[in-house]
Amino acid sequence: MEYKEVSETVLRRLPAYLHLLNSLRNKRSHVSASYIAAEFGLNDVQVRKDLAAVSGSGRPKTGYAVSELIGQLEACLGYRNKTSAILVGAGNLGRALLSYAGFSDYGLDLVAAFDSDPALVGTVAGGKPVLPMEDLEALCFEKRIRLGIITIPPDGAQAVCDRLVSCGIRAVWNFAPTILKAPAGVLIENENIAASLAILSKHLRESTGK
Amino acid sequence: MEYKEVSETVLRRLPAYLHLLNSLRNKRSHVSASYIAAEFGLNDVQVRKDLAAVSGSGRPKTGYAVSELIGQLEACLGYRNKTSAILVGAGNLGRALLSYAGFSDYGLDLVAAFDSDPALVGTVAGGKPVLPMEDLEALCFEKRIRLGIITIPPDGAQAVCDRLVSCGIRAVWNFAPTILKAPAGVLIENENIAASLAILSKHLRESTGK
DNA sequence: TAGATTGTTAATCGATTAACAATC
DNA sequence: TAGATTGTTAATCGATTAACAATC
Repeated sequence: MEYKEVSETVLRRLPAYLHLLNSLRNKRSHVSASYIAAEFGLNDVQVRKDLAAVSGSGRPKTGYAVSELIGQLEACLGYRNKTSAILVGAGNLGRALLSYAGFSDYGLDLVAAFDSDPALVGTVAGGKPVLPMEDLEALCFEKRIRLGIITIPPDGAQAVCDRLVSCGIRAVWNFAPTILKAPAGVLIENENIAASLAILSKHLRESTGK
Repeated sequence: MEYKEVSETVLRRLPAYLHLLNSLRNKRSHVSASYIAAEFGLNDVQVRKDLAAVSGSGRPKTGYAVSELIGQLEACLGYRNKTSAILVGAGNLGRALLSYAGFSDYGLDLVAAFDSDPALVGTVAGGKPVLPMEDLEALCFEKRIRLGIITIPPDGAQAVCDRLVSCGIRAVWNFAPTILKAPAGVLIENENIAASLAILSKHLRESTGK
């Protein structure tokens, strides 16, 4: 199936819609854009446009069929095809991600973690092995890994990123608080903790007056 | 000092500038907007406008004084005044955040964690005590906590959020993959893992052809 | 048919970028 | 003075919202 080009802005809203629809699955067979919009405090035309980019299956008067829409959202978000990924850095955050069962719902399959700390190598987290850094290249090539997750402290992050790129990685999910550089064609998605904190802090200062 | 209204879009870029400036601190005394822009692949006028909202201390020909700009960014981002926060959910992710030393650089002071699991209560993570849920209200009121961090599985998240709000919390940093509802005036900042994954997944599908 | 709801076209709004004037 | 760089004003672009037409 072909999709209209879905902008990044729209794409970021879709998972929330999907989440809501899944919670509605057993309660109603159809849902209107206005209902979804009200649920998230969004404009209803916006929701209709977002859904049109993915589905085009809404019917006047009845709205959208919940189960059909779920399928279309899942397909568009790529939750249907498994993506294999590896993770570098098996500290607390890394192990939290390894243990997170929800990833498989998103089509993500974390196959292994790597760490330079000999004390961690050989352990298991969330059922995934923690391997020595030396094995990184071999595993990435063997399993044709395209996604790498970085959960190490900021200092070594760029070196790890470079190494991942040389292993054929096409996208990096970066949890280290640094800006990483990568060649064109390799996507760096930063989980930007500092930016979130800035928003929170501003709200607190404005709402409490201090 | 008064600031021009800083939009959320701008605010999200400022931490990255600050990070770069800190790395430059010992290397150069001044820096130009074009340099910063090139470093992040941004437009240089955009950087100048962002900085103007915070500083207004740039000088033609010389650029911005690095140390002065660092101070102004820190002030604007609220890294100067300590914000006390509590965390609910001392699992892997919660402990990762508790152990993260970098928060103090952002003016964040995690005072304690709470968990309903008796096995975790009484333990210590990152030097912070894990307390029983019963103590939540008392501590929040006593220390006038305004920020709560939620790192529990999605099912219980709304109930915890409601409880935090009733304790006087004004902002919630939500790591649970659910949409939380809160009264007007209480900010919910979602660390949106599913949205990030959607972006990554789309890039991978488009860049590898499958 | 009347009403609810989708989808489209046009208007608005905000953010980005380009052109240029100001200044050290 | 000439050149580098800031800051401002105007143009462009994309996202949101409003108005309305289409349809079940």
